[in-house]
Amino acid sequence: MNYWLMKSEPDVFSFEDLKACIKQTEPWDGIRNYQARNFMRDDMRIGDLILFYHSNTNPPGVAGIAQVASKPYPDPTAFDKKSKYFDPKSDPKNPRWILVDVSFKADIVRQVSLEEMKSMPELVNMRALQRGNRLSIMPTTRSEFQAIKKAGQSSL
DNA sequence: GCCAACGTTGGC
DNA sequence: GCCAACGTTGGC
Repeated sequence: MNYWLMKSEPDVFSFEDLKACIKQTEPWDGIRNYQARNFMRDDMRIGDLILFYHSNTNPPGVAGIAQVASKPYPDPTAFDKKSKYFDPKSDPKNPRWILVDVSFKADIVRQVSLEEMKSMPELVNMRALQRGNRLSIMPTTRSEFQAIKKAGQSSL
């Protein structure tokens, strides 16, 4: 079991939006960063738990808990000329961009803000909090996940 | 392979 | 809107 933090701008796709999806499952499309892609392609397993993080909002922070819901497969938006994620360099025979489906797992009672995360001694080494790290998908340790789950009073 | 220019992310 | 950080692109 691996643990992850995945960022989303709530104006684009929020944790509430995920809950409202059919089957509460949604393809995590539009990732156009190789490191983030590699995490999905190589390291994610169905059932891995995800801290769903809201970025570019006030305040930013963890809004809920999701899980990996599919094996990796090619991101269809890369081949969709109408999509803003269309990538003419991605060959359908050798897809460049890979995603997984993500599904709702559990609510947290209170959001855990970035400010609060920075104040938590359990998270001093958390990768997502290191300066300059803009990756939208990052591995998280079990203890970091548990600390945030506890701070958010999740029922999980 | 180097690196300058440019684009994006994301907190503030 | 600003800007630091960092990824990508493309000329050479």
